[in-house]
Amino acid sequence: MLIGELAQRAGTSTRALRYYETHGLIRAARSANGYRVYDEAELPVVREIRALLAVGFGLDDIRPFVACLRAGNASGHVCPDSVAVLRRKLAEVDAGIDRLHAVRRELRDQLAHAITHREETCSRLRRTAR
Amino acid sequence: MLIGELAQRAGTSTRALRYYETHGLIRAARSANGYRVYDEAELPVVREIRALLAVGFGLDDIRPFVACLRAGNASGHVCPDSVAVLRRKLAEVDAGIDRLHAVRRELRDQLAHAITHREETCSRLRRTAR
DNA sequence: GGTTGCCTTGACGCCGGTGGCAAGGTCTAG
DNA sequence: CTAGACCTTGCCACCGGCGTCAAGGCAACC
Repeated sequence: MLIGELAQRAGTSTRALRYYETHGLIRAARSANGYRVYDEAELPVVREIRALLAVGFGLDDIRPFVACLRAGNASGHVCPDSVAVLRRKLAEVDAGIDRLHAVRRELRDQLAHAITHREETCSRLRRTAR
Repeated sequence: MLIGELAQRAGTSTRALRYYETHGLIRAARSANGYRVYDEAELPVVREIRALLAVGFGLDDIRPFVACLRAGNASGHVCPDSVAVLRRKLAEVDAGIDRLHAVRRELRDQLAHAITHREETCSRLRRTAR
């Protein structure tokens, strides 16, 4: 399988695949003419990468999942390193949610305050501008 | 007031102030030697900018708040344009919270699945490696 | 007049995952 | 023979809010 086919089947671009390779996530043999030749087993690896990227993981976070898949597991999530990353990411997401809730409260309060006090300079300015 | 003093009083850097100026958010007169000279009224403007940046606003979002302050309002939030931005940001934050909740569910499920199935290839590999 | 400490503009770096382009080699069908 | 559809490496651009250095001018004090 050449890079174009893998890209299409995995729903990504050749550019991305070469990028993953330079970062040690996927592997390719080379044919006589220098073309990258992919094993069928790279397809689920690329799919795993895409899925984790979509969830907000960075390439470094994804590495253990790929290693886990290569170790022969049906899922890349079952190895200890992957689980550790999952736990860490879950904590990060929780922290993010908390932060956004705090921001939300702030915005809601400011909005309420703004609406309560809207009849001030702005309106007066607009009235005098007429 | 020169730029260093404004930066210190506002709790930011001279670099940031110059950046805000190039983006049309703050104003400075120039003394004979070319130094930026700030009016006292710029201090609350810079404080407003910092506060909104800290909440996650971009410089473009902040512009109406600055205009509102310059119009003579005690708060930069009370003008219609500011309120519109506040509403939009609130919606964005809500969307962000929803997205993070979805990611959280996903992670939690994957984690649960990983822990349930952990006694597979990984463990066997480690056992055979001994 | 020399040091210190302010100020000026300009420009590169960062972070991360690509997109896009250039300049070229390769393979196949007509 | 040629067109076009693949492939290769390599490098610039992006986004945004700065940090950080470079090279220099200005002010004030000893």
